[in-house]
Amino acid sequence: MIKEKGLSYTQAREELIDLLLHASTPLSYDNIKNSLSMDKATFYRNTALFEAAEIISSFESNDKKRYYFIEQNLHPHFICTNCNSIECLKEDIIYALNGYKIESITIKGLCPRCQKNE
Amino acid sequence: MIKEKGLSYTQAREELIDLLLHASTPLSYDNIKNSLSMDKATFYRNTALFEAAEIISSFESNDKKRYYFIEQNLHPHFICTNCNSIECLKEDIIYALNGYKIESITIKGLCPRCQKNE
DNA sequence: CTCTATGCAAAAACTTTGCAGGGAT
DNA sequence: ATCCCTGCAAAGTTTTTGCATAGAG
Repeated sequence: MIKEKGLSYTQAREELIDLLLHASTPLSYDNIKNSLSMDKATFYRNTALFEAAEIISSFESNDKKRYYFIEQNLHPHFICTNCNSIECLKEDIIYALNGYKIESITIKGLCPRCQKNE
Repeated sequence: MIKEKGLSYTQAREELIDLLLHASTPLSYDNIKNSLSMDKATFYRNTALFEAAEIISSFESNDKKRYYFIEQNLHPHFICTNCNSIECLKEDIIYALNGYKIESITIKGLCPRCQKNE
């Protein structure tokens, strides 16, 4: 997959792809720093590279960048402003916005648990 | 408006409300630091306060927080990953997500101009 | 008069960059 | 052998915090 995009294969890149591919939710550097064997500079350089190659996408939440694999079915990510949890929403809300190319959708608000406890 | 939410009135708060109220697009501290008469600490303290009071809402883009007035019609904000422009989208994509309370919607991608020049 | 808001400066949190050495082809 | 990748450390950016003073009620 790495080579398909014209990037050279390295162990760090494989490790990163692997982590993101199997993640159930978008990951920040902070989320995985303990299980990463690479330096943060390498993490950030490679996520930037993968993003440019359209292998992964990202959004920002709580001053952190979160990265996730681009999949066929673009699904929105939900960020709870109360408990700060991140969720992948099932609904595929792919509306064609005239002329726009959509890469990611992020929704902020209260998740069901937090809304209940208001 | 400030007092309605139980906050005390100050000149800095009025200035801030005024700027955000008349902005055509969400603003970051960086965007308006030159026209602000308050310190950045005051800016951030008050935006946090207004956000808690549900007067304004925010999202993050390019490592910066952007703030905007909460309006009746919740409209999505579009962030172009190429030219970094921010746009308010007209379409009111207010889908009731079962159990979730939606506070803001952010869409990243390519704006029409940038997509054309690809 | 009291209690909160503000400015300033310093700190914190996250990400990026420079450079020298290591690894891929 | 060459050129790109990586780690380390230092710098950069944005936001937050501590503290003394100014301002609102």
